[in-house]
Amino acid sequence: MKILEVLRENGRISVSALAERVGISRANAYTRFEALRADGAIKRFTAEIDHVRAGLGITALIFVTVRQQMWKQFRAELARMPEVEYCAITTGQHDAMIQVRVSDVAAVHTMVTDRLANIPAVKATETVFILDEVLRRPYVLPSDRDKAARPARRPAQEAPGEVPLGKMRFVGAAEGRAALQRD
Amino acid sequence: MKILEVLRENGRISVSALAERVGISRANAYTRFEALRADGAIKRFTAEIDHVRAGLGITALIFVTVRQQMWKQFRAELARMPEVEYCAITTGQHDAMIQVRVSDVAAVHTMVTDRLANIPAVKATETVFILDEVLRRPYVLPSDRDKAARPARRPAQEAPGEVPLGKMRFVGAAEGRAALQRD
DNA sequence: GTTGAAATTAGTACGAA
DNA sequence: TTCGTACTAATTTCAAC
Repeated sequence: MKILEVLRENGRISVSALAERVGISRANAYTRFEALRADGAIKRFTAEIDHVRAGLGITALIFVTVRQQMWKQFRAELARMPEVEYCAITTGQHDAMIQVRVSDVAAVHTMVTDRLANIPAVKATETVFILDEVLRRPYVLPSDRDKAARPARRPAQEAPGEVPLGKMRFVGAAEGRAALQRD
Repeated sequence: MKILEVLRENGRISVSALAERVGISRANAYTRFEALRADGAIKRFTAEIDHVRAGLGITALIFVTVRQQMWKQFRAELARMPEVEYCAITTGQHDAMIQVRVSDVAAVHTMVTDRLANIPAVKATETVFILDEVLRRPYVLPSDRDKAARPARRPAQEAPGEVPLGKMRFVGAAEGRAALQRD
């Protein structure tokens, strides 16, 4: 876990330096490093790129409602859209959320109306723009929990343990969602 | 741009190998590599970790409505929550979306009811679970556009250029959103 | 922007604790 | 499993062009 912690912050660190930071021998570090890769615990190493500097200043989220039984086709079309950085199937009102990076607002419009709307699997979409990315951590690890600062409890009117439940809402899966799962 | 393309796929490649793949000399590759880092175009290198193998099998999205003028406080609290991997301010119905990785469903509940609900800045939340992460590309680049396969146009009933606009919906910013922006 | 050669560092193999 | 060491291969640095 310590190795993962170091590597997510500096993916280019040498194995020797890694060994030193984690407190194990060089040879051992090589063994474990290889084991983590072989295991799939580390999927790949990547460079984090500044989108704005790269010319893709606009980020949008598109929530998609997918027609049942057409999930496979939707997936295939997704693979053909290079501007999509992330796509997840979700519970709730919509079936999937996709995140796209493009150069301008017009490109979002084109993307949604020309590309997505032409996919029969897409029943409806809802688009929101990302105004600011407040936080992006490189892959959360279980060990982070221990480092958590205690929540700055502002003892509200509620008794300890009680919580203003009216504040929040959990959204369950819509009907027929099972059909959307990977075949 | 070619350098970025290589590095986002293999963040640990040696500069020599990078030079070869891009078709420039080593010394030149070193110069450009350094320039990209110094410029901030490359923000950092990181290891992509398999959350499930790391013991964080549950991913959820929490859409948060933030009380106006309390954005700064919300930010501060966010920094104290290690299970948050990503947070963005959005247009639309909600003000922010945060993505969390935890070990089980109960942890999501704890997170939302204990941690988030105790932040005065949080007016309301809406939680959805991620059932499957279909696609995660390491940082989209403008050059990807050129590699885009043409959309598999299924000539629907619409005339060319026309689109079933009823399918989609753009969601504008809620009032008072400007107040949420970074101070 | 390139090449080549020296200095440094990375990666491998293997025996011992 | 982990460590230490010796050995080989590769990378980085720095020079001149």
